[in-house]
Amino acid sequence: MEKIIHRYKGKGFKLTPQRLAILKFLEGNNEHPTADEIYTGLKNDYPTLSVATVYNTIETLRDRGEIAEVTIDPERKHFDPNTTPHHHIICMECKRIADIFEDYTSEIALPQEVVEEFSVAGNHIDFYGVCRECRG
Amino acid sequence: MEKIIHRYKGKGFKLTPQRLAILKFLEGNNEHPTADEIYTGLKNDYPTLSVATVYNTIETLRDRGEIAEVTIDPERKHFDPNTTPHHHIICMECKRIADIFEDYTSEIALPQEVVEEFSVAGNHIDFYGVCRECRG
DNA sequence: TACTACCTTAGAACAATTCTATTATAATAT
DNA sequence: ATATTATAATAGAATTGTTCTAAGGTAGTA
Repeated sequence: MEKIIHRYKGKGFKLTPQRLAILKFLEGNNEHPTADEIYTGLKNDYPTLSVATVYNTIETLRDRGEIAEVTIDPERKHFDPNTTPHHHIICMECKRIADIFEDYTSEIALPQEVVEEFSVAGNHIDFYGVCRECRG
Repeated sequence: MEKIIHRYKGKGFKLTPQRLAILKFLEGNNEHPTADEIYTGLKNDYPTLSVATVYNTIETLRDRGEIAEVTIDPERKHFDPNTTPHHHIICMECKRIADIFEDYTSEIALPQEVVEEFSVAGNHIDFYGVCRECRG
């Protein structure tokens, strides 16, 4: 909490109670919540919190590079407070997303014609599988 | 055209003019069109074609494994008639998507705890970059 | 040629997200 | 402390991408 306040103070970022709540919700959260999950997870404690505020805050944080958008689930966007480059695996049954902290950059050499056509900024691997719980 | 007809005849798949048009539109198309782009690309020739039919046909083809859903663009789904496993790179400016036919599976060994938790079915790499045209 | 299961259609419905206009408030300067 | 101001929060409308619904149409087959 103190850490969060310290991190956002005096950087053209107003620390409102709503933002603080969202930041606290995301801090160390490795569940990759959606906007709606953030909203639902907070609305009991902050009954007047609006979805718009969640989206606004998410957008601000994303634009500042404080959180990452996870696109592995085609149905909705998930968010990840861990901005260290890493990969994801999604359970095709329950849609749970887990992190994979492994850097494969040196292993995945791109063909020359791609390197010539694109200046490559990064990569992200989506793995697809079924988690133990869903296999029974 | 003959090839397409031959491929879908007698497999519980009715070859309607609309479906034939969509199949023809997709055949060999490596532009990764969205549902709307398929619709827009055909509606001059098929003025009564409805968006629903495009979505229905896409869904049927996807379920039959004839086309693949490409999720690299968080804003909309793209479709790829090439179902050979391959990867994609998206230009972060113009959102154009290009194919990368390279198999990195043997290079990307997953950490043991992931392999224990998930039975892994596949992977897909998203590369991010800027294409030559967008760099000027 | 007639049947029937499947398909097409327009439009409504829906879900995720963004926008708008208004009110509120955190940060800052006084 | 207080006033100021730029920024944020809110509800709800709007937008976008996609799916559903109910009615009529048609490809495949018998």
